[in-house]
Amino acid sequence: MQWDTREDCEVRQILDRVADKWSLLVIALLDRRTLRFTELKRAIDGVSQRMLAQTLRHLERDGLVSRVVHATVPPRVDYALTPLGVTLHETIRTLVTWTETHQNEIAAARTAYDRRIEAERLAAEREAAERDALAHDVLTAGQGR
Amino acid sequence: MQWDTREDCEVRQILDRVADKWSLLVIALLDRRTLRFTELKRAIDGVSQRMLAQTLRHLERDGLVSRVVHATVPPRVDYALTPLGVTLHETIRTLVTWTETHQNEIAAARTAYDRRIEAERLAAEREAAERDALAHDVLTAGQGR
DNA sequence: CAGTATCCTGACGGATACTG
DNA sequence: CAGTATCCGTCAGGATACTG
Repeated sequence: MQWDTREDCEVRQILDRVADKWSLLVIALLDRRTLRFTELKRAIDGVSQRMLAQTLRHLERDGLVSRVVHATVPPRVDYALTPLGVTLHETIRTLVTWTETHQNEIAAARTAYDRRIEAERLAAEREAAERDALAHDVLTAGQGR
Repeated sequence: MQWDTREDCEVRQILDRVADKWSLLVIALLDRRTLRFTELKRAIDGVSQRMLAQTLRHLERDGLVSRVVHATVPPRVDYALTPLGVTLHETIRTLVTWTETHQNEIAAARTAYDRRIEAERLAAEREAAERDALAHDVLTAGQGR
């Protein structure tokens, strides 16, 4: 795969949008259905009102999500995937499926890595202690004279 | 698609890693080949030494990228996708392909959106100006008495 | 070459308050 | 309900210097 890697190129900018934490979740949740602002907010644990609004604005701007305002009281705004958004949803879904499929492997890799690093840290510590002990011996011997 | 949306669940954490700006680019670049640190740094426009190192450390920890140190002078470190990383690369590639395929549609959507917003802004401005003019008329009439 | 360590700034994003 | 506006803290991440 060879593509334009310049920071200001189209692909990079779109990738940054897609790679966005909340965008990914919003698109994944709007799977063939319409959700209201509050429903999305409740569904996505940890998102603030501000960030959700901003994310939805961006997705709307990119033509991935449609925003329909109903002139009722109380107001009601429905969000849904556009046809373009649906095509992106397909590839997002494979990504989510991938994480579900491989989460155990990743968890195992993390544990193994952390253990290895910890072992290396201990080894380095032990080595340093030995060097110190040696230096101390030399010092003591010097004082003995 | 219905999954655990809690912020601290495995899938969310892995998704956050995958959704990371630099991770995505590194995985995409390590397509069936081995790259050295500096090669990656040169290939990814805009990444700092620090962020690249951090990203590679994370990917290594997750078992997606292998890191091989050659005991030569000058030192040489090769990064490559692990078998697990290759499987992720497949789905990342579809994502990149998607952005390439649809970048024109998105660019068009953005332009259209910006034009619409600008038009709405101008309309609101005009309306405000009219209200002001009306208020001024009332004021003038009042002073006339 | 391939990093780590340190410092420092800006923007991301949370909390709160207010509006249509 | 569905936002926008404002304030403000933190922490991601850039710049720089140093090391094996």
